[in-house]
Amino acid sequence: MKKRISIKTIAQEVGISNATVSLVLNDKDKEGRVSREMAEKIRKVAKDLNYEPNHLARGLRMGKSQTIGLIVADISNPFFANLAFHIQEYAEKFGYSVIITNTNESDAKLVKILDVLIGHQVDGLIIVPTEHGKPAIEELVKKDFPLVLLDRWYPELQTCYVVIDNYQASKTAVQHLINKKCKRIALFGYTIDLPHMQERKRGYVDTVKKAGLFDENLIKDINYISIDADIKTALDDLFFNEKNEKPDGIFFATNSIALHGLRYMFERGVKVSKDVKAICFDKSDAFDLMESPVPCVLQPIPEMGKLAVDVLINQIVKGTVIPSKVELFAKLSTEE
Amino acid sequence: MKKRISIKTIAQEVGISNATVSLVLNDKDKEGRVSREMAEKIRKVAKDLNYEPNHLARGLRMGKSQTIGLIVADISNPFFANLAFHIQEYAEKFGYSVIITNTNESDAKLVKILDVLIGHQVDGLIIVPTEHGKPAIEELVKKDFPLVLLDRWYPELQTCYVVIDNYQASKTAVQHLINKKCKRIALFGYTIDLPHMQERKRGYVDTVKKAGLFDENLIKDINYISIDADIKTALDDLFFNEKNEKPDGIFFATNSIALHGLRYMFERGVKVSKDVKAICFDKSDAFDLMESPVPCVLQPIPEMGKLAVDVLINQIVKGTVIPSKVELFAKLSTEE
DNA sequence: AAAGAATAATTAATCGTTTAACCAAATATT
DNA sequence: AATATTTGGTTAAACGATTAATTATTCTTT
Repeated sequence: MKKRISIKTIAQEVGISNATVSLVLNDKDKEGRVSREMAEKIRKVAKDLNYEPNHLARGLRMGKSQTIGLIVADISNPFFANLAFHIQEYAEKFGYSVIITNTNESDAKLVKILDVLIGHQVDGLIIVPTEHGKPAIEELVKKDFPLVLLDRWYPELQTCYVVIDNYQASKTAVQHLINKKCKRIALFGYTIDLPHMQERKRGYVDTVKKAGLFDENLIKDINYISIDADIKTALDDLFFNEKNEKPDGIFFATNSIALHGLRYMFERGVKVSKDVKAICFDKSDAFDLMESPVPCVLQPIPEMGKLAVDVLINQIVKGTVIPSKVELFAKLSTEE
Repeated sequence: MKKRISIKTIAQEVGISNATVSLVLNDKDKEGRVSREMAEKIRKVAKDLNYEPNHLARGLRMGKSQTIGLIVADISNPFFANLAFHIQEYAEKFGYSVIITNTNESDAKLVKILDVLIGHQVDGLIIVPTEHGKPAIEELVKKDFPLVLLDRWYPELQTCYVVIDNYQASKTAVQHLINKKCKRIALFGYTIDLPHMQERKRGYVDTVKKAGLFDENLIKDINYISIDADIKTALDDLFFNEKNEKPDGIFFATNSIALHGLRYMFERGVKVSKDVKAICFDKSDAFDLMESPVPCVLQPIPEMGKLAVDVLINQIVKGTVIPSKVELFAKLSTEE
């Protein structure tokens, strides 16, 4: 493989010093540092040789890499994939590249990824944290490392967050079912011990209680490790256990739970919308194609991504971190 | 922000030279280069200080970054998101990080991304090429830059490819509809002028011709720029134009076309499976939840990703490129 | 006892870029 | 004419890690 073109190559070609080439290529040739003709000559040669600056060398020298690390729970999940898409598009506008990584909800993997990304000298991190990732992230926070947590947060950790108002969103969703005359509304949520999920549950509980419809048996916890089995068990209990009165509404607290749940209900012949109304978090392509579309809570994904980038870059350039929690609002797909 | 820990920090802490620290941390302390106690001491301090090697410095010195660049058409498309997922997981096993980027099918963006990634000193590239990206990629190929094209290919460019047998897959899909007694099978494909799409079309044409079912009016070309409008026009023409005999089968050559198409058909009350049978490329969550599931061509996504990584890393470590086209086989979701 | 080998460390150059500090010549100012 | 300023560059150090070459000990071997 041919050697890459460096500043030195250009300097030799033109018969001049490295420094001058660097000045020109960084547009620091104004203020009478380099003559017009020389600057033009250098630019021409650089273009002819198809010169691309060595990011590693520049990053090393400058102490920053113009790269940000993005850590999501699973890139193959459309919610995170969309988030990643918008983050990348937007970060690029500011000259930042994005390295996207997955934790698969594993705390151990988060720690490892953190090391790898720090090693890559990323200038900052956008993190969708894992359930017990707090210690690792807290260490970075202590060092004032630029980062912003996205989608989820740790209650007692003072840092930057971009999240949505899960409580409100959840209330709106459940209220929607109540408005549709549902009397027995089930909740399907993850067991994950992070406040975004707790907030969704709290929104559910408060809303059904207020309507006098609370029934503990209607709350089903799903472990994402055994998602398929847990959902089947829960649905079987709700719909095919003679002892129980069937629900007439289900609130799925995440998209993945909804998809698995709907699939199983379909398999078992439970008709969504007819037998039981459903609503869930986050849109899926699937919902448009069902016999009757499932309404959902729409998170403002592009805005979340952009805001995360804004908050992060602000930290990076200012060199200082002012902890803040930015909360956006979700809305129902049926609204407006 | 606190300064990052470097080898020098450790060296000073232990009261020793940089070189020794480096040797130990790279496990080159065997063969009597460093004493046992010293090595242990260094390792301990490194761990205590939570040292992470500076990737930039190492990459600069070593002339390689242990990073590979992945260029896909759209990370928010589940097909590519899954591919990205598997590529990342697998590359990690070999100690490579992956930078994921999007072209959004734009040739200009491909050129730009290529520059950015080369600047990042990626050791190699996995590329889902754009329609007219050949010149840019050809230049890299001429320089023997390690790369592998994925999913799509350029007929006259000799380099490394990992693709599926689109012709065969397409034939299988269309044959499935024929087996289901379809007599008027429509094709919905993209106008993109790349052989993977041409092969899918050829598979369709050959198969319907062989069955004596060919009718040019059933071939619909969709431009991804105006995908929504084009699909509506095409479907309107097929189903609501009095002059035409309606189709009883549709082969969607991509997932995105299928989703848009199915949605519009749903909207217009065309019953899939009852009025018209459908089959398409790549699985979507949506298909499981429809009144009657849509069968699809399943590409071996994990294998494609792994193979691409294998082929690429092989080039990188061998330092030489042997052009090759690896073809995998897709199968129907209804098979086996 | 002298030479050779093994052990255990250090020195210094290098990767490509940036940039503060410096220098020389031409031009302007007093 | 002497001095100051502008113009147009160059030098050399630095970023952090790697590694070939070197040095200084200690231990074997004859």
